[in-house]
Amino acid sequence: MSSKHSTPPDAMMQLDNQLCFALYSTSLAMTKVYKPLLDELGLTYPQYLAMLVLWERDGLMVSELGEQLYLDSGTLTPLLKRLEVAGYISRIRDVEDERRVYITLTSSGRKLKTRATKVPSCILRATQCSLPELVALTNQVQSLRKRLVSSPI
Amino acid sequence: MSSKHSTPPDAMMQLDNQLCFALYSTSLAMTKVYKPLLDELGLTYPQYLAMLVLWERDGLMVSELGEQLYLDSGTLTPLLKRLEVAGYISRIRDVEDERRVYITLTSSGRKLKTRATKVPSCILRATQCSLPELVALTNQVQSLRKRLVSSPI
DNA sequence: GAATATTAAATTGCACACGATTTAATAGCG
DNA sequence: CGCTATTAAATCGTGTGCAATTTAATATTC
Repeated sequence: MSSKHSTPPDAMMQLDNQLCFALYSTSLAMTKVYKPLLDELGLTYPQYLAMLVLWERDGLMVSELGEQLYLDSGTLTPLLKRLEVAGYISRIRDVEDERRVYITLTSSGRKLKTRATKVPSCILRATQCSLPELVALTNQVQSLRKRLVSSPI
Repeated sequence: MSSKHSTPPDAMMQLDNQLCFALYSTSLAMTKVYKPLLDELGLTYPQYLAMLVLWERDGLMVSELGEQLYLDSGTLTPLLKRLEVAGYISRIRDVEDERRVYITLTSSGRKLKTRATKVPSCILRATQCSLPELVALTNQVQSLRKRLVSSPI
């Protein structure tokens, strides 16, 4: 069963399973580090991601937000409704094309950006990453994502 | 506001946010690649992780499983109940100490391991990672997780 | 040895993710 | 024009994650 490969299947199994699990568990660990910081802002991590996108470019459609975050309307619609209830965004249906819903920041949502500026530095400290390590790791993981989303499986 | 730093805060904000988001979105992308493969086995990705641990060492307590997976009983209890309903594991309360629940594979659960052997190679192909890249990336991400879980934030 | 503390799972409530379907609106086409 | 196809969100159902609480059992301590 293993005569065809130089590495035994169990070891093979370990290797990429380890990568996938490392990504999975590290992503969850990251969310936990964010938690106390984002609690102060009244945001969850996915909500924070949405706000980051909107702070960069306001007035996106739900689907445009989804493209940037790799999330679909099934995830975003309830998330955005909660951000609306929190008073950070408005969901406005386009009068030109009533299928579209534009997401715009409220003044409260814009103000939140300044309160959120200290978040990244806290996270950076928690990662204890050097700048080169940070850059390299980010590029590698992004490159992996690119290959995965275009995977023909 | 930015005079104190060599890098402007917005750029700072980008960098580690990018790492965190890369981990988050890549982990989700990975799960999507696993989906069709695991569907054939009747497993979700977290369930598959639990089975991987049990295939390595059977008869763990819920809390021991949780330590290896970085998950708590709030997540594992319902997940394990579903694996039990699927017929892959048994949940047996320890007679010595009735607070403990031991998780053991059924024969069906053990048999599943052979059907699961092809999963890692499919994933490996989807990642299009070279072996050195795979090893390096895994080590870096694991190292980051180690720093995060021991973060004093 | 009875009261207290600790431990292990289970439970509860909330917020994602996402496949699949539905609803509603616009586009396209004969 | 009317019919069909496509598009954009919303909805629905299932399965996580996780903080917080509860339940039950075992340890500990006076």
